[in-house]
Amino acid sequence: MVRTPILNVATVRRLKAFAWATDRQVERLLSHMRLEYVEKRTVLFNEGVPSDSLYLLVSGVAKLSLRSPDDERVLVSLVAPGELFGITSLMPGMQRAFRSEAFSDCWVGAVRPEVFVTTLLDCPFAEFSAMMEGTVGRWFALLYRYTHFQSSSLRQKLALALLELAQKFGVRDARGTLLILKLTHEDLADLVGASRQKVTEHMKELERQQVLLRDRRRLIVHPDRLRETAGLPVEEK
Amino acid sequence: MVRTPILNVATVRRLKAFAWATDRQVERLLSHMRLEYVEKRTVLFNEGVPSDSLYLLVSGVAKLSLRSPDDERVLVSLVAPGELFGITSLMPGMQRAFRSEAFSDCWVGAVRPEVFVTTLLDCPFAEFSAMMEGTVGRWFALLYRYTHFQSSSLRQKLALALLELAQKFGVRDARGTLLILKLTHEDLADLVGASRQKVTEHMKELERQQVLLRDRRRLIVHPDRLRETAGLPVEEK
DNA sequence: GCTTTTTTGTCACCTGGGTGACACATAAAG
DNA sequence: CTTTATGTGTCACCCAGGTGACAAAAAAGC
Repeated sequence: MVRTPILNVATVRRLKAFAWATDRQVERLLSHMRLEYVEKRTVLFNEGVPSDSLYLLVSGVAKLSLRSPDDERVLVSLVAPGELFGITSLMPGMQRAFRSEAFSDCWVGAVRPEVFVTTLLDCPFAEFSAMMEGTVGRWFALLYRYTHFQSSSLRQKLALALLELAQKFGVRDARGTLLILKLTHEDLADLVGASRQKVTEHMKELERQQVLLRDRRRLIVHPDRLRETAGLPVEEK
Repeated sequence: MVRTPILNVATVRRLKAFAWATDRQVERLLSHMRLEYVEKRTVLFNEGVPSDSLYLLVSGVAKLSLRSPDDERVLVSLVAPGELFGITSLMPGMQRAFRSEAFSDCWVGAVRPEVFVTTLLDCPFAEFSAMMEGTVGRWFALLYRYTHFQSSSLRQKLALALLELAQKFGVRDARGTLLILKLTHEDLADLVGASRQKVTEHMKELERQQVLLRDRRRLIVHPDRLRETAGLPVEEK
């Protein structure tokens, strides 16, 4: 009883994601869209694979999830009909951040991101996607951290937060990566949503384990070891 | 000893956010940028105010934070020199999601988002921003939920998650907002990062408090009461 | 309808991390 | 070089929420 759904211009224009587009644009977009029926529980894409398609959920419910260090699944979001997903494909050279699978039987439309952008915005994809990276890339990085926080212990959250700080504020140093910031334990506590006291305890412990060291009030971290204590696959993202 | 920093084309082009832009574009952008010196601890903008400027952090460190229900500050992110922030201004009619303040003394450049987009991408701002909303708007919504999770009790997280679901999957009903989804307590648990058992307990409790009710396996929620138990200011976003 | 599987409801028990309190160290300010 | 303020280190104690276990209730299969 599986029939191809009627996906015409009028239908698509009703979706708020496309309300502002012209009929011509929508028409062109549809002609480049590959419709696919996805049965419940089927995985559409996995974390880590190259992100080269943008998806439109036509009907059904899709699910975005994430595997945590201790191998539990974090349900990041449920996708409603009419929504676009697989958005990392709009940024250059990205990998999928989440696994996407059908939460119920779904009809899904796939387009190449270049087609999507050039059709709806007529500006070069490379420029658009560089712009996305420079602007909403921050949101994505935050989302990455927060979704990974979800199932982590305080120690892991700290490691994750310090890693992010190292990427932003770190400079190479003989002893590791030096953070050019004066951060108090209270700042760190606010960042990971913990109490100052526990942060102090864990920071001491991390020092003892040589994951980081302090030179007066400056932190010097060892990214690889941080990555390890955060429970991330070594050398990714 | 506060001097206007030299902000020339060559400098800006070194920032990765603009590496791909042409000299002409950068030049034009700079001519529309308002430079401002912001002293440590000064608030640049607050949550809830209209989002009408895009900022470039020229030097120093800025801080994005959030006030939680129980009036604690969640430190969402630290902004490094060269980064753009205040990105909600790229989506139509948005309010600021976070408070931004100077973590150290800063030089900040402000541009109108329309100028930013039309200079770097030459496509109409309205279309660009509608597109952002339809694509990365999802990321933003997720970020909103996760940042608010940070300092919430399980009960509040549940309320927040159910609110989001109501917005996506809800249809008005005589008794409230009906979620057109069959969700198990386990799904909810994965969504808020809790154990199934505790979710069961809290859901029962929420039923008792008339915040929601169940019709077989369908949920009917009362958004206003959810908002209240989530600790959100009633009627916002 | 009856059987099997999946959810729900509720225990008793354990633990990571919050809280308050206070001494000590370090930095700013005078 | 003092004084004052701001961070750090470490307690003892408490609580929200995790875990395992199991019975009752709903759904799904047949």
